[in-house]
Amino acid sequence: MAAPKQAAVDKRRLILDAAVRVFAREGFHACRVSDIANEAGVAYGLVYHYFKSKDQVLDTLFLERWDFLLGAIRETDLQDVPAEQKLTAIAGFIIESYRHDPDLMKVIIVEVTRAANSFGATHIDKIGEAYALIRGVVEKAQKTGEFRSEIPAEFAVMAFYGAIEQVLTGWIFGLLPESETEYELAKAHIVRTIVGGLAA
Amino acid sequence: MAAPKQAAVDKRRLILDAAVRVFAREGFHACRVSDIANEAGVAYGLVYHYFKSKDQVLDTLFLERWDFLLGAIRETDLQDVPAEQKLTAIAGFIIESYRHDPDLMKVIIVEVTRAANSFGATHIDKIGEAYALIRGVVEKAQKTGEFRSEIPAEFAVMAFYGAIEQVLTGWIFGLLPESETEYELAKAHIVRTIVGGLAA
Amino acid sequence: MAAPKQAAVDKRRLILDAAVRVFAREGFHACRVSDIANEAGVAYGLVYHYFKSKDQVLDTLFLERWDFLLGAIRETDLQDVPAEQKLTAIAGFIIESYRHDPDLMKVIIVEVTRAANSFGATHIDKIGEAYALIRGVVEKAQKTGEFRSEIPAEFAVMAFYGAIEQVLTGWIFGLLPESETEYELAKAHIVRTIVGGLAA
Amino acid sequence: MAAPKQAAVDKRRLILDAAVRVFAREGFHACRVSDIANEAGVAYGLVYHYFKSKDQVLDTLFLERWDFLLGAIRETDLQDVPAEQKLTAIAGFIIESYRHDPDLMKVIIVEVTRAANSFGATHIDKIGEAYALIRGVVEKAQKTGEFRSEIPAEFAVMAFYGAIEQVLTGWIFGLLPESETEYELAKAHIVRTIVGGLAA
DNA sequence: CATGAATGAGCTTTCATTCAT
DNA sequence: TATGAATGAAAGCTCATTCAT
Repeated sequence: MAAPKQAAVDKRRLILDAAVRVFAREGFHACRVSDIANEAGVAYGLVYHYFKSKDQVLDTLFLERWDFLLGAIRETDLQDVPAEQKLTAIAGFIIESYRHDPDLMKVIIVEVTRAANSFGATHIDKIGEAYALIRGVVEKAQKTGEFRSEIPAEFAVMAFYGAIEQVLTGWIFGLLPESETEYELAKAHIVRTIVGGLAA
Repeated sequence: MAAPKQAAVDKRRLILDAAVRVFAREGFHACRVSDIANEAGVAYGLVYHYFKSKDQVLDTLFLERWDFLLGAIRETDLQDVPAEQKLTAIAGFIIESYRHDPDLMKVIIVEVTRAANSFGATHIDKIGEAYALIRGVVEKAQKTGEFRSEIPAEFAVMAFYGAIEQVLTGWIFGLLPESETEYELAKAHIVRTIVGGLAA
Repeated sequence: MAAPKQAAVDKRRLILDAAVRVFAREGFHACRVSDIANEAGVAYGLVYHYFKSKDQVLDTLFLERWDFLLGAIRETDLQDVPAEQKLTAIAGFIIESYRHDPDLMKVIIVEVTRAANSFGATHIDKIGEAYALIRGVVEKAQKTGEFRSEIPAEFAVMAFYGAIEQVLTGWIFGLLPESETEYELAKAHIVRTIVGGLAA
Repeated sequence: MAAPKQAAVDKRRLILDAAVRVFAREGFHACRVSDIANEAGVAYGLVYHYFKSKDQVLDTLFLERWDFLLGAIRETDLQDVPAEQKLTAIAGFIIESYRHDPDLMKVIIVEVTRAANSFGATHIDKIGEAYALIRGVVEKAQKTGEFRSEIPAEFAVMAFYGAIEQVLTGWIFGLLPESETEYELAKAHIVRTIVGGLAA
C-alpha cells in the first residue's frame, strides 16, 4: 500500500485527505463519492482506481490512524513511569491527534468508534485492542498499588477512554470551547479527574 | 398527537416499538421503512400515516426518552443530598434505562447522541440541556466544597457522562460482560471512579 | 343522480363545489382527494360515498357544465336571427360561464378540453358535439350567404372557439385584464374579429 | 450544457427525442421516467445523468422549441411586408412546426401552454413574450391603418393565436382531417378568417 | 350517512459501482 | 493513470382507494 511512485502529487493521498474533510463536513452516509472526488479535484472514477469501495476509503483512514494510536500506546506502556503519567501521555496523544486533524478524529469517533452497526462492528477487534492496552496500564498500576483494585480495570478503562471521547465530542459539537490553551488544560483535567477524582 | 382513541391496539406505539428493535438491529441508515412496518406487522403506508418521515420516527423515539431523562435529572437535582448521591442517581437512571430497554438506549447513543452530522445536530439543544443540568450539580458541589474547584465543571460533566456512555457502548459492542449484577456494579464503579478517582 | 334527499346541506354538492376550487387552485393531478374533503369540510371517505373515484368527480363537474353549454348552444341555434348574433350569444354564454364561476371554466379548459391524453380523450364526443353545433350555425350562414363559403366551416369553428378559449386562458394566466367591462368588451371583440376580420 | 463531445450517438438527444414521443403518447403525468428510458433504449439512471428531474426534461423540450419560435417571430417582424403577410408567416411557422414534429407541438400545447397550474405557470414569461411580439405586429398595422383600431391589439392576438392552437388541437384530437394539403390550407384559412373575417 | 385508520402499488430520485476509452 | 458516461438496484414517500365501525 506504500505509494508506488510518489509522483508529482500523490493522488491517493489527495483522495484520502479530501475524504476526511468531506466525511467530517457531511457525514459518511450523507456524502457521495463524487463529493470526495470533487473535494480532491480528481475524476471520481479515480477513487475506484485506488480504493475498492467507499467503505474502504473510511476503513483506510481509520486503520492508518488507529494503528498509529495503538503504536503510541504500546510505546507509552514500555516506559518506566507511573501509570498516571502513562495515562496523561495517552490522553495527550489522542488530544494532540485531534488538535492536529480535528476532522479525522471526528470521523473516527462519529463514523467508526461509535457506529455499532457498521464500521464499529467491522473494526471491533482494533478498537478492543486499544482498550486492552489501556487496561494493561491500569492493571499493572493496581498490582503495584498505585491504583486501588476496588474498581475493575475494565471499568476504569471505560471511564478513562469515555471521558476523552466525550471531551472530543464536546469540541466537535461546539459545546466546549476550543483553543490551544483548552487542549492543554483538557489533557490535565481528564487525567486528574479520573485518577484523582472529583471529591475534595 | 397522543393516540386519540386508544383502540384495541395502539398501532402508533406498535410502530415506535418495532422501530426501536429494527434501528438497534440494523442501524437507522441501513434499515428500510418496510423493515419497520414488517416488524410491527402493519402495512407500509401506516408508518407514513403516523409519522411524516423515517427521520421523524427516530426524532420521536429520542425526544420521548430524552425528555424523560431530563425530568429525572431535574428531580434528582431538587433532592437535598450530597452531589455524589445525585450523580449515583443519574448514572443509575441511565443504566436502568439501558437495562429496561437496551435497544432504545443503543439507538439513542449510536444514532443521535454521537451523530454529529445528522440527528445529533438536530437535537443539540436537548443534548446540551442534559449536560447543563449535570453541570449544575457539580457546580453546587464545588461551591459547598464537596467537590474541589480545580477541575472546571464542564470537564467534570464530560468525564462523568462520557464514562457512562462508554460503559453502555462497551455493553452494546459486547466488550463488557452484561448481567443484573454487572448493571448494579457499573452504577457504583462509575461514580466511584469519577468522584473518588483511581488513585490509591 | 338527482339529490335524493335534499338534506339540510347537500354534501354531494358541497364536495363538487369544493373540488372546483381545489382543482382550479392546485390542478387535478397535484391535488389530493383529502384536499377536496378538507375544502368541503367533510371526511374524505365521504368523497367515495358519493363518487366512485377522483376521476369521477371531475367527470361530473365537466358533464354538468358541458351539457348546460350544449343546451344553450342548441337553444341559440333555434332562434331565427343572423349567425353573427348567434355567435355573439354563444361567446356570451361561455364568457358568462367564466364570469359566474371562473374556477369551473378554468378546470374545464385546463383539465378536460385540452387534456388530450386523459379527460379530453374520455369526453372527446361531448367536446366534438359542441364543435358540431357551432359548425351547424356557420354552415347555415354560408348557405344563406351571410358568411362566405371560402373558409371551410370546420376552420371557422376552430377559429371562433379557439379565440374564446384563448381569451379565457389569458384571464386565467393573468395576461389579460379582468373586469366587468372587460367581460362585456370581450364578447363583442371576439365576434367582431372572427366575423368582421381585423382588416380595415 | 450542449453535448460536450458529440460521441457516436448523443444520448442526451436520444433521451429528449424519446421523451417527446412518450409525453405525446401517454402524457407527462401518466408516463414514468422508465418509459422514457426504455423508449430511448438507455438505462434508467442516464436520464438523471443528463437532467435534474423529469420536469427538467419537459422544460428543456419546451424552451428549445419556444425560443426557436420566438426567434422566428422576431425575424418575421423585421421584414418590411404587410401585417397580413407577417401573420401568415407566423401561423405558417407554427403549423410547419407541427407538421415537422406533431408530437412535440402536442406536448408543448397540452403540457405547457395550457397547463395553468404547472408548466404554464413556470414558463408564463416565455409564453407572454410570444403574445407580446405578435401584439407588436398588430399594433404597427393599426398605426399604419392596415388593421382597424377598433379591436384592441391584445384581443386580436388572442383570437389569432387561439385560432392556431385550436386548429392544432383539432388535429391532435383527430377532430380535423390531417394531410399535407390540409396543413397548407390551414395556414391560409386561419389568417383569412382572422384578418378578413367570416362575413361575406 | 359519515368517519378516518389502514392498505400497498407505484412513483421519482439517488448514488455506488462499472467500464470503455 | 485518469476520465466521466452509463448502469440499475434500492429506497423513501405519496396517495387513491377500501373498509370496519
